[in-house]
Parts: sequence; C-alpha cells; structure tokens
Amino acid sequence: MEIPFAPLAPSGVLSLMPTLFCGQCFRWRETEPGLFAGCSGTSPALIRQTENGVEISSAAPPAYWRRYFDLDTDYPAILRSFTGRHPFTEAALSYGAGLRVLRQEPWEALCSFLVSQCNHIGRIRQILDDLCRLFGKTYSWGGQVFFAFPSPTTLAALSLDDLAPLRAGYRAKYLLSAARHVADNPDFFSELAALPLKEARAAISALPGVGVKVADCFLLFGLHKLDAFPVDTWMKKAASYYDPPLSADAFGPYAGIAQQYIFYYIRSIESAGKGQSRW
DNA sequence: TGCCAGGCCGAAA
DNA sequence: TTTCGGCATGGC
Repeated sequence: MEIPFAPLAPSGVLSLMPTLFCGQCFRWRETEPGLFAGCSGTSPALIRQTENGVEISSAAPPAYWRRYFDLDTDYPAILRSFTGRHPFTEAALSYGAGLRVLRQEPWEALCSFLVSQCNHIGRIRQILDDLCRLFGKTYSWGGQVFFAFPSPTTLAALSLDDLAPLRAGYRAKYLLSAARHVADNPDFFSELAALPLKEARAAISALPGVGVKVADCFLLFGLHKLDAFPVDTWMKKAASYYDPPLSADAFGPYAGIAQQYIFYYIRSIESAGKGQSRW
C-alpha cells in the first residue's frame, strides 16, 4: 500500500541530513537515500527530502512535526545575525545550511547526553537503540517497526542488572538515577523550562552524571534554550580551526545554534581527515 | 597494545 | 580553585 506523504517544509527551509545527523539526536536512520525513519515521543514517522522540500508520513498531526523541527522559528533572521563574526563561522553556516535545532522530548535528550559522555557516536546510537528496543513500546508505520523511547517510570522500575545488556558501562547508573528523579517529580522538565538558563543549568546539574557539558546539551537540545552553549574538550581541541577562539558572547541569545553549525562543520573536517564516511 | 570517544566524580594539591 | 586518576565499553 502506498504510504501517504504530506508536505512539511518547502525547499531550502529544512535539510534533513545536517539536522538529523549533526549530533543533537541519535535515533533517526536513513533507510534509503533521502528517506529517514524515526520516532519522537509516541509518534513514528517517515520523512523524505525531495527537490521540492521535505515531506512526512506520520499519524501525528503536522503541527507536532512543525514544532519538532522548529519550523516556526525564523532561522534566516537568526543566522543573519551571525554574519561578519568570522570566516570560519561563515563556512560553517554554509556547510550546514538547513540545520535546525530540534525540539526533542526533554527526557530522551537528557538520556541521550548522559549516554554520550566519553563515548563514540556509533555506540551512543547503539546503546539508545537497544534501550528503546528492550524497554520501549513498539509501533508500526509504513511497514516498518519503531520503538518509542521508554518513559521515566518504565526505566525507574528497572535495575542495573536489567540495563546490563545495553553495555552502557558506568552511564547506566546515571540513567537510573535520572529516571527515578523524573518519575518522582513529573513536572520536573516543565519547571526547568520555565527557569532562566542559569537556574535551569543549576537544577539539571544536580543530577548524578550531569556536568557542564551534559547540562548544556540538555538545555539546548532538550529544553530548546538557544542561548545554551555546550563548549567541551572536543570544541577546544578544534580551536586550531578558528582565531579568536569560539565564544558564546559573540553569538548572543542564539549561541547554541551557532555552536551546533560550527560543531557539525568541524566534525566533517575531522572525519574527512580520518578518511571516514559520513557519521 | 594503546588511544580515544560531544565527561563526570571525588580526592588531592 | 585547578588538576588528575578512575570509571565501562568497544572501535580503530
């Protein structure tokens, strides 16, 4: 049976490859060239990039995915505010054209970056896929099987032994403590979202395994606080690519967006140097 | 075999 | 306040 696709974004507005594979999320996969399968919340979707733009097939209403891809935020205006900062930034903005910072489910984003610490992209994806396959609800759409991200309540009821098959190492205990905290405080994320960046950062940093890096990644990718700026050792290592060093001060309230374009660009340079294919 | 990976934690200086 | 070893795991 033919799968119905509906227009989501016109050409030039949203580019799926940089958006889904820039390191802000880990569970989308490209099932065939230009076609991507993934799940947000309880909503599986197939999304494809065509010459006319992006089209989507999902049971969830278009408004859900418009919000997920942040299509009601004026990215051209934001990106214009970055012009003139530095030639390296200009190159990054050009390279990642169409990249948008997703409005992911906060719980999934928190878990994703707890798992990400001191880990490879491939293993992050593997661990999160296994987590969903083992403990998430199953959905089918378009002839494909999808696994939703398990809820905090579901994970809170598990033990370290239950998580052992994930091979997540010391990160497993961070997942469990976060799950138990959120399960005990159902309004945790909505309360954090209402706080200013500094206070929200302090609150999320109180969880075990959440340091400066995980906190800022969560604030940017989970709570869509666009001024969060997840500088990390990797970014510092890459400082040789730009002078003066990258600073959140240079990008104002949208430092997180600028950072992500630059991060994506640097990753491409590093991968090319190693002779690796797209990550 | 050794190093590294979108780090964090706790102890020591 | 900064520095540093340990922490789990697996790919290269």
